[in-house]
Amino acid sequence: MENLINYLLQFGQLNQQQIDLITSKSKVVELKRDDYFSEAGKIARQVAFVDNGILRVCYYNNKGEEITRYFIDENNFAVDLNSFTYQIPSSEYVQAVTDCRLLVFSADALKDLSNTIIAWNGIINQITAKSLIEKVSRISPMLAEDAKARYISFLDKFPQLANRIPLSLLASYLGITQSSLSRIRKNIR
Amino acid sequence: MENLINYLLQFGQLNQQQIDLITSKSKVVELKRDDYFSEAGKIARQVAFVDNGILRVCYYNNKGEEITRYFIDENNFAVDLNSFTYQIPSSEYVQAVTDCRLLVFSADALKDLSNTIIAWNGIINQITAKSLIEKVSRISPMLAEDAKARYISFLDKFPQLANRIPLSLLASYLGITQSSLSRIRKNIR
DNA sequence: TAGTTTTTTTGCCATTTGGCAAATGCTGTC
DNA sequence: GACAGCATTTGCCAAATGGCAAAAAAACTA
Repeated sequence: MENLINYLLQFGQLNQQQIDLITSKSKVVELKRDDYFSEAGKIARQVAFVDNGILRVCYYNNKGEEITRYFIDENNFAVDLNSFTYQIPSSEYVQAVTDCRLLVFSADALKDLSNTIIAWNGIINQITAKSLIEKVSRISPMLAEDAKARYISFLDKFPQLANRIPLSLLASYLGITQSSLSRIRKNIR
Repeated sequence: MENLINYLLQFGQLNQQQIDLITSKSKVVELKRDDYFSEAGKIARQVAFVDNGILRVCYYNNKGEEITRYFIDENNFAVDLNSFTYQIPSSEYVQAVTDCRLLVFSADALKDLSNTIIAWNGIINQITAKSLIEKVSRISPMLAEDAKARYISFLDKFPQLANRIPLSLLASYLGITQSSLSRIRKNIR
């Protein structure tokens, strides 16, 4: 809970009463590795803050291959914004890469917070923009890099993640096969 | 101007008086091909709505190669959000790919609109989120595709853009060399 | 139109990555 | 420790892409 509050406080002021309200509206959810937080085809009705563990967002392309779009680690929110905002079926899965501890907010809870806490919408909009900007600026340079450079950049930005994520998932995130990633690893050592 | 108003009306209601105010706060800027709207190293102080033409956002990677991050065509806003929001130097260039007609808002103008038009912030936040989500969902699948598939997807989504954009820029957007793109084109014909 | 410049296509060969299957390594269970 | 099940590495070869330079095509200018 502390993690979440500290995270929120980066984006705006909250008094103790507001913090308590936020706390009371959240629900702790524990996921085992490979469990799904949300699934493609269903409408996203919850938002999760990752207190502990790693999630990934993935989907199946038209060849039936499973593609990892990105990872979400500690102190980040997970939600399919398109699905949640417009209440349309999601096109992606959110799945636990490791055992996870999530703080989950329902749409109703968020609405309550929005109606009660003056600064709430501002905070949420900032977080939304920031996390989307991060996604863009993380993915975008990858296109211009070859596989080795992408892997090195990943190691560089998320040194602590590489060993917590199975090679097959990391490969699908980097857009290469797991054999290739294995060779790249060997090559780097 | 009509384009802009219609675009804004998608995201919220505006009365005639508000529309006039918005109009009065915007400034028409004409760019010639290759002109810059904003430059890396400088702080973004303006937001542009592309009324006509195509912009691109680009930067130089550590090998000195010029990389096109994305294109912005008619009826979309262009701004380096990070730079504009936090008033920090931009890391990218915004450049005209074709001659362009832009509607430009200064930070002050936007502040005035925000203070005067109740719905303004809500509209802007929606536009921000939507355009970022679009960027992510456009770029993200590209990583999992090979060059040919990326080009075909591009043609598919922006059939009218491909012939207006020089091959070298399109190649740098797709993350391949221009020779490769040229070969892929031949291969498809 | 001829000449000039820019853009796009090609050829040739090196390097990277993929596809597939087998081998190896690792982890947990009995 | 032996086994089963999963994850990772490796070998082999094919396909995709890059690098570089020259040729061809297209766009622009005088």
